[in-house]
Order: sequence, then C-alpha cells, then structure tokens
Amino acid sequence: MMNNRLIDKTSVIPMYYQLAKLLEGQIRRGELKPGEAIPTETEISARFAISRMTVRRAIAELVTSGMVNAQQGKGTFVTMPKLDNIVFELNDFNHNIQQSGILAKTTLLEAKIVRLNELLQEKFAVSNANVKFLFSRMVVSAAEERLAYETKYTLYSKSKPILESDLQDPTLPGLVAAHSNFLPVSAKKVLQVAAATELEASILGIVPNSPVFLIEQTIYDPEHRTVGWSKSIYRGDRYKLTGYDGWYKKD
Amino acid sequence: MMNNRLIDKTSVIPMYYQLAKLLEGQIRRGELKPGEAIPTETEISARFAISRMTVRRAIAELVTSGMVNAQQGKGTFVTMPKLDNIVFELNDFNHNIQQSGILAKTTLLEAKIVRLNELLQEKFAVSNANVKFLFSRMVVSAAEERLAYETKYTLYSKSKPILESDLQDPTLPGLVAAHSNFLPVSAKKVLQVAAATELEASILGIVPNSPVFLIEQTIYDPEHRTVGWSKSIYRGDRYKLTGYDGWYKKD
DNA sequence: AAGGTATAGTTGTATAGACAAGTAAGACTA
DNA sequence: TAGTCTTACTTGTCTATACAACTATACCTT
Repeated sequence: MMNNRLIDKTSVIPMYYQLAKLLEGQIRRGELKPGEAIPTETEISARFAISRMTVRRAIAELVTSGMVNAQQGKGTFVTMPKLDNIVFELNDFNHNIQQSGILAKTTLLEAKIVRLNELLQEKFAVSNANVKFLFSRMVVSAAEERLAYETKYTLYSKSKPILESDLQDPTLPGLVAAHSNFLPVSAKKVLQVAAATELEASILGIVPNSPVFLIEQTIYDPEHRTVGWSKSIYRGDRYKLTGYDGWYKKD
Repeated sequence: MMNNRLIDKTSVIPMYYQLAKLLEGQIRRGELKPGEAIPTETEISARFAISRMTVRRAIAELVTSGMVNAQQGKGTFVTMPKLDNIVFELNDFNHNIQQSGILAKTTLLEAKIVRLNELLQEKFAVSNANVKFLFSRMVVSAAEERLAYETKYTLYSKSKPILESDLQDPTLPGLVAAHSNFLPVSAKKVLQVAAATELEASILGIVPNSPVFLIEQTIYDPEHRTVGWSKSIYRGDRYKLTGYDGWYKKD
C-alpha cells in the first residue's frame, strides 16, 4: 500500500519527481494494471499530504512518457500495452525464461548471456529486430536496478563525508567524482554512461529530469568473439535504435 | 511590440497556449533572436496581466519543443540553431550549389533550404545514403571551421588569464569551463558537443587525443516540421554513420 | 589586488484556493 | 418509457503567494 514515508519532503529531489517515479514503479511492477484508473489527484494529494498541483505535475510526467492517459471528467488510466510489448517487460521476461528453465534472472544480471539472440530466435521464434529491442530493454532495466542497488549500498555502508559530498553535488557527474574511488566498477560504468548521456541530453535540449540512457552492448560467443552489437538511446518510454530512424515509443 | 490585446482571457483556448504560440511566433519571425534572452517570467506576467505560473506553463511548452532553454538564475534563451544550420555556411557546398544555379548562397545562409535531400535526389540523382553522408561532412567541416574561428577570435580579443587557464587544462571540458563566460553560444555549443563526445569516447574506448565529433542534425521544412535527420560520429579522417556498421574513411 | 559577502534578479518548486469543463449516474418530468 | 435536470466527481486552467536555488554584480574587508 502507498505510504507517505515514500515521499521525502526534505530531499533535494523534487517531490513531483519522487511521486512520478513512485507511480511509475507501481505501474512497472503491475501494482497498477493497464486499463486501470490510478488514484485520483485528490486522493494522492491527501494520501501524501502534498498539493494537487504537485500531484498534477507528477502525473504530467507520466502522461508525457506515455505511461498513463488522462481523461477530463473520468480519470487517469494506465496505458494499455500491445501484446508485443508484454514480452519486453523485464519481470515477465525473466519469469518466462525461468519457466522455460533455460536462463535464470541471475544469469541475465551477471551478463552471462551467451548467444541469447540465437536462443531467442530458435527457441522462441523472436524476430531479429525484436531481439535487438529486447536486449536494449534488458540492459536498461538491469542498469537501472544495478545503479539503484549499488548506489544505495555505497551510501549505506560507507562513511559520512561521502553522503555530505553527495548532497553538495547531487548531479550525476558529481556522483561519479565522489564515488569513483570505491564504487564497484560496474556501478561506475553505469554512472558514467548516465552522466555522459545527461550531458548529451543537455546539449540536445532534452528535459533534464527525464532519465536518459545510452546503451552500447556487444554480444560475445563462448570464445569471447564478437557476434553482434547494438546501440540504443533510452529516454522514458522512448527509445532510439541504431539503424532505425527517429524515436520509437512503447505502443 | 508585445501587446496584451493578443491574449484573449475569455477564449476557450487556454491562455498558456495562446502565450506559447505568441512567443513561438516571435522566435520564428526573428523578433527574438537565437541566443537572446526572452523577457523574464515576471516581465511577461506583468505585461499581459497573467500569473507567473501561467507564463511558466507557456514557456514549458517552448522548452519541451526545444525552442528555448531555461537556465536557473540567468534567464531563458532562444535556442541557437542546431549545427545543421551551420551547414549553410560551408563554402565548398555553396560553391557547387551556386554553379548548378538552383540554390544560391544567400538562400543557404537564410536557411531556406527546403527539403534539400529530396532536391538532391531528384535533381542530382544523389542516392539517399550519399545525401546523408554529404550532410554529415558539411556539418563537421563547418563545425570545425566555426570552432577554430571563434576560439581564435576569443583568444585574440580577450585578456591573458584565459590563455593561462587554457594551458592549465587543455582538455575540451577544461576549455568549455574556461570559456563558458564569454564564448559565443555557438562556439560553446560546438565545444560542448566535442566535450560530450570525448567523454563518450572515453567510455567507448576511443583514443583520447583524436578529435571526435558527434553530430546530430535535423532537417526542417518551412513549417518547422521535421522531414529527416542523420547522426554521425566523426574522428579525424574517419566517420561513422547511423545505420552503417564500422568506421569509414574519407576517400 | 584578492577574496569573501551582501544584494538584486532570475528560474524552480510548492501551496491553497477558486472556478471551468467534461463525465456518469441518479432523480425528476413529460 | 424517454428525455431532461441535477448532482457529485474528475481533470483542466488560473491566480496569488512564498520560499528555495542559482547567477551576476557591486561592495567590503583584509
């Protein structure tokens, strides 16, 4: 159940952003299902003791990213996904894979996906284009999870000065600088990628608060020979793939 | 001159939308020039007798569409034309076009190249791939020229400490930091692009000292609708185009 | 002269309240 | 029964205000 402890009013992170991420998480985890109405603005406002305008701004983020659609007089509803996209939800995918008994979630996170593309195409008859898309989604989700986990771990397990420096410069480049001495390499990589794309985002005029990931991945075979690669920019619900013009969206 | 009669408070069209369109028109007509600051929120609020929040919402529309960029503490500025507009200053290209007699240089400089890709393909039988390549070449050369010119201008016309700071931190991010206060916006833009890609380059494992440019350009029609785009990475003599694997070389 | 401080001005976030506009469902009327 | 009206509820727009965060500049102190 929603709890107002999940919104930190004293944080440097704007409340509307916290709330947007909270709702986004509920949608991604399936706690708010496609087609369902999310709580009304008044309800959310009361539940978290924040003003309705702030709630509206949070919801506006979700509307922009296409996760929900608001209908005046009726309510705000979680966008219905198409059949194809269900595959691309990380949880569902891991679930499917685990059921099949071929690859477990841990395997995916440990980046030991070998010839996964072939596997997907042969065993699950997934098209090549969809494999590419699937990969980018997996990498992004994994990166997000890992970033969240390792940052939390670092902040909770290390000394105080680090936390203070974080507060002094909460931007991603700042985090990279502050953490570069003791962060695990994988997290540093993720932070660097995020920092790089945040810089790129500012150049390209993208809204600062929308998370942007630039993902380049290479697929190796067991002998560590390159068998393929793909590159994608991921911003909110939109993604851009090498070889495909323009921005694409979930639905 | 702006006039509050231009905002109809009784209209069914929201005021924020009316104001956004009004500002958009001023930018498109050149009454607000690239790099210039638009009036402050307080000024607009007072001039049209509407609340600042409504003004903010209008400006938010322009920020989202990339026409302006807001900088906390400084102001809101009309976005500089993207690098593709610099294309129109490239001498070689203008020369060729002038010879053909179809597009004059002045036309190019006025950024009135309409559907240039179509034109090139229809009139000159240039393949789509070559049009993309041509565009990227033009952009890169123009960017290099502009960077060289504006840096030189800055260094020769400004005081000594700048030169010293340059020597202290000769990297591109250092240059950006040192010059950010007085460099023309366009040059800053170029430097930023270079800096961003240097960061990206370090992630991707490219040799640090070779100059790298990441160019993304968009082609607009007269109504400012996007009719195409291309993206390329340019390093020394080599270039990489979206949709084409690997690195290519000049000739 | 160098460096810190105060100040004014700008955008960013958040609040509380008001009313408009659209939807749905029940109550009422012909 | 069929249509209209009322009412409650939802999102949309707008105001007035407050303070935070950031920038640039003038001023002051050492």
